[in-house]
Amino acid sequence: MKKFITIRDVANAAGVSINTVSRALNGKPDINEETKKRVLKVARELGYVKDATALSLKYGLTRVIGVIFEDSSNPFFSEVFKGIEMKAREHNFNVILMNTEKNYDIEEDAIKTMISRRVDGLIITPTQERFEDIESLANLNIPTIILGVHFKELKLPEVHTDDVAGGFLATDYLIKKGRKRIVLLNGLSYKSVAQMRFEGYVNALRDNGIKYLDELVYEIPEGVESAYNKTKEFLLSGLRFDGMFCFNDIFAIGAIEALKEFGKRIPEDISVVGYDDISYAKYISPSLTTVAIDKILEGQTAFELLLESVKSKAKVSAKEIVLDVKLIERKSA
Amino acid sequence: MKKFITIRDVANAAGVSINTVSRALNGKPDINEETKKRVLKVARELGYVKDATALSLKYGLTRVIGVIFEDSSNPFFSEVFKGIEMKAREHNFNVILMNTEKNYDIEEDAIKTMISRRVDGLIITPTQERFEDIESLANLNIPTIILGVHFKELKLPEVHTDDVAGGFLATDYLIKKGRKRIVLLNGLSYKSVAQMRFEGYVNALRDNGIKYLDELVYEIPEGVESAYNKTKEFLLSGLRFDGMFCFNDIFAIGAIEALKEFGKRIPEDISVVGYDDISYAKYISPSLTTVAIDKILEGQTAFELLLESVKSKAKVSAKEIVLDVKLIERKSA
DNA sequence: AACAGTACCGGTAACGTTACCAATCACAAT
DNA sequence: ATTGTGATTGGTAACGTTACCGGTACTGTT
Repeated sequence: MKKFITIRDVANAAGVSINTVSRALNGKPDINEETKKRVLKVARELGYVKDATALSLKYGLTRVIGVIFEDSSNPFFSEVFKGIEMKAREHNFNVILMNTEKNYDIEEDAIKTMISRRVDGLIITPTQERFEDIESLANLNIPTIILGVHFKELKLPEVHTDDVAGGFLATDYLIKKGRKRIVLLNGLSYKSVAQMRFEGYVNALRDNGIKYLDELVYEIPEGVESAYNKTKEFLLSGLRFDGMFCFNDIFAIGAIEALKEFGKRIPEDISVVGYDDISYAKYISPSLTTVAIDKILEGQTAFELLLESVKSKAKVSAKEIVLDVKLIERKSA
Repeated sequence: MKKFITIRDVANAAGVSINTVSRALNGKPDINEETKKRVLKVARELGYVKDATALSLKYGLTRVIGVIFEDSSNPFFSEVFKGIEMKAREHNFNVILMNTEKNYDIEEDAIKTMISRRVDGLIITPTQERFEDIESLANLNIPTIILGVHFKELKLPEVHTDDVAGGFLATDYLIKKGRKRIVLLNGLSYKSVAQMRFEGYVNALRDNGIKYLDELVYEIPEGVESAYNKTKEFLLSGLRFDGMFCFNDIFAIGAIEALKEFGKRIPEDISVVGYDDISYAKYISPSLTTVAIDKILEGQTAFELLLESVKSKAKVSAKEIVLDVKLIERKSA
């Protein structure tokens, strides 16, 4: 097992002290130009690569941030991550990514791990059971960004999209297309998000003078099957509706599946609007009209806000960044 | 900026030496049971969390592995990553994930970064330009697993799926469904993978006594549009074909899009088989018949093989693990 | 009473790096 | 000749942790 080349090896090979090597390596003054060149040449020849673990210990800064998601393979999170990693790389940070599988205990462990790793900051989409674990981060003054969800209770910076506007946009669009009885197939896992989209839905109805009906609003668990089954239930029960606003594109896919199975024409009989604009939204049939959020931008924004906190070292302010959403018109509505 | 609690703080608070604290923390012998309890209590009260950076430096082991992908938001990679992270977590490892954006220079930088971070191992899907960067890892004896692609030249362990079998399976299935003129819409980016699927395609034709025709085989760049355009081209040129074997599901989606636009019935007029079984494969219309690879298993396998190398510390053998593939029958063929 | 054995605990070095201080040397200014 | 100055270099401590070694006090054996 070969060992890594250390600054000491370079020093020996170049016949200077480790200090001189350090000076050469870091472009510091107080070093002869010739010596510097010679040292750098030796370092290159020996294949010296700085040991980041030593630097982390010395400076108490790791240049690593942690990202904790419930499931990084979910297309929403995987795109957000891409944005985070992109910006992190640009600023010479690395990213440790962990999944919680929506389990609070795993989340707690993950946060402990991140603390142990001495990450310079953390981006997290918390499960919504309890917040002790997150608060422990604040106590340690580890800059933390809450991503995607809304928690005014947690006095921490948040980056998310304008879900009220998104809910309004989708519903208003359906109404403008002549729909009057619009089912809201809402999510429950992210309560805050679901609530805000619901708010947008209600606002749009009100602004258009349409009566709100409890019988058209449903909260269902995650997954395509869930939406598929619920929609089937609507159709079997004879529920009258001519539009559907789905919490996300996954739901929309499930709903469309069920509608087609019952011979409903989309959008003629029933219009469907999704949410997220996942990359496959345009390839399903009919292509999905949906509320788009710029997931990569969301990731980038989160990193940049985090970096700000990391640099300022001050107690992070509970700043909130709300990103715009827009409606993508396709064929399903 | 509050600092972290160190072993020294605990020692002071408990009125013992740092050695005793260390012994208590690590369940080492040579410590009084009472003292141990007291120390652990103090440590808990103070919120002590071990500093992983110090351990990394001390032991020369970081319990971090690196993962380098071209694009972690690609559904294939994001699922593989999930498998890697799952297993890593189980073994108390963390994962740093970096994207190369298919750029060799970025890949080279990423590998340098991983070396600098002193990762205990690396899982990588190399771009296929050059291999100097990867060889530098081997020189440093950083255990490295090549994932997804085939490089006998690189004497490194590989984990990938049986692409020859996959190509055979898809083509054979189409033939069994009565198809005689089967277009192969092959990829080029992963040359080795594309070649093996091509081999499977040829084998299936031969075994079924169908003549191979050059005019039915195409290599196209990545992306839905790419497949969409190529298929349109076929249809406009009057190329005769009754089946399509697509390099991946993305291609299949593009192809189906074009076929539908030209009023072709799928699978009656033209049968289409994809590859990968991405999670949306079953929701497109018609649902996609495709060759499935267990991406999570692939990630898990890669981690386990890597862990083996990390533990053995021996020069890693060029072991190759080939995972099975299977055909998922749906409606498109 | 002398000694060995054992249980427990603390001092120190080391991992690789850089910051700080001290040292050396050449040369110019007095 | 002495002193000061600037350029260059090296020694050492420190970051947090554990391994190794040495020390102390108590017990039991003869």
